[in-house]
Amino acid sequence: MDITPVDMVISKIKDLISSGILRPGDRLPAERKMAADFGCGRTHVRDALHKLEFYGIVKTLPQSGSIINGLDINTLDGLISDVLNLQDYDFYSLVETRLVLEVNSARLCAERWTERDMEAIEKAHANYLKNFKTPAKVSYDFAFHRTIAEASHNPVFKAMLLVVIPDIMKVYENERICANDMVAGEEHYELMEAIKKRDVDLAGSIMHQHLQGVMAFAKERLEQAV
Amino acid sequence: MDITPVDMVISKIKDLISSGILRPGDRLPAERKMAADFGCGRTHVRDALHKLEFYGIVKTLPQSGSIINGLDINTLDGLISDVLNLQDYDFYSLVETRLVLEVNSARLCAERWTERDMEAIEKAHANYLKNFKTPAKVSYDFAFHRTIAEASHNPVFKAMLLVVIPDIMKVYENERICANDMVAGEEHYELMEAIKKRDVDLAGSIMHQHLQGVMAFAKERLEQAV
DNA sequence: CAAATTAATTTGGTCGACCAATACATTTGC
DNA sequence: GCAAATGTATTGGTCGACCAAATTAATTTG
Repeated sequence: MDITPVDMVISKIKDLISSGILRPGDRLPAERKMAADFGCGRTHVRDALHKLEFYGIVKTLPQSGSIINGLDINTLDGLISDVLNLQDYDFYSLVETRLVLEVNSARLCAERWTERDMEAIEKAHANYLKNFKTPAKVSYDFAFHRTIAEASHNPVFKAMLLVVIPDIMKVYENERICANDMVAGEEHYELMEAIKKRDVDLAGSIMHQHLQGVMAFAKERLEQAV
Repeated sequence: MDITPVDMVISKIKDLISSGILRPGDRLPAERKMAADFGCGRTHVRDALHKLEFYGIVKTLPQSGSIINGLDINTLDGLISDVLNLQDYDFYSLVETRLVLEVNSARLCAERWTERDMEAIEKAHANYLKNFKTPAKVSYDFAFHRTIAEASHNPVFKAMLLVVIPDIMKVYENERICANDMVAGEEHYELMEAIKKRDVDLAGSIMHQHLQGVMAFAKERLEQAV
């Protein structure tokens, strides 16, 4: 177990809420006070508050303190637990999420792409073909998918994909997966054509098909792990 | 424009990468050096590194420096831009993403729920009914959805929903939306029943229907804004 | 007595100093 | 000549001190 000071602070704050000492809407104790109470420097308290603020759990007002957002207690409790355990994303869940995000990203892309987008997509595809024998192939594969996410014109989708994909790639690199790149190239091309024709459903289903390989691998890996 | 010191640092780091001075895989300059170069304290540099590390852009090794993850340059560039603009998620994109996440979350939930999950869902629903006249109704609505995400047994889905939903709720509270809570309660019940029957498609489509109100509101708001 | 003003205190924001662990250069022993 | 040991410099980790803004208390004033 490797509990960081920041998670320790978050955990203590969670306790304050769970035990009813603090209620949603309340102001947290001052940073200095918490640092003293929890036996650490203010830095760790501030880092913890930053993390909690990112997830919308608290809101820090300059010179005025941090207040707990007005969610109900159970929700807050669960939310904070999630923040604590954030690291342990299992690979299968990551891939499962990627599938959903990418399929919908492809559908939106087919619906919304502009000329500029299409140029970028074609360029990314050409780059992939040109480099699919080099060690950097994975990057170019990733870049192609990223271009599509970009053309979906939904920044939230894109951001989430960009959070998920690097984690997936890491596993790929560590375990030296060698996907059949020729097939991937073919599928990329078909996907691109479907998007170009603005065929929303087709684009979605090709993307779905395209990611079945990864899904299968993830499923297999999940069963082995147990 | 209200550029924070942290974003300034991230922007400078982005420049270092875009300009080719730093390449993926390289080590960043020491925190002290960057602080001096960028004309700020180490605190801001460290905060920036934390943010970049959270998104998997850099990896900080104790006493050894921060290295840039080995993605390709274009991807990195885009990623960092996203981190910078993370606030300006437009409401419509948030809702659009929520729809996709929730529909799939409901489907997975219908497939995977355990007895413990179902108890939690029923309890959350009862709580919602009991409080749907109180000011905290939105929280209980949120809590219900969160329970379903929990029961999807996909932590990534859940985490992403938890990032998106608070932002959406914020708009709701600011603009004092008063959804027709009776209808929402009805839909929650139907959704719950579909999940209980393990009817994956039905659960998904009810959730889809359930969120059409928010979608319509977001669309309307989008058109007004322009 | 109440409202407005001012002074004191508390707050988060920022910074540089100190610490221990690491990496590197030098020396030492064979 | 080479390898191991040692000492030095550099690194991120942690902390407490100082700053300005915001809040609160005290004071003044009509």
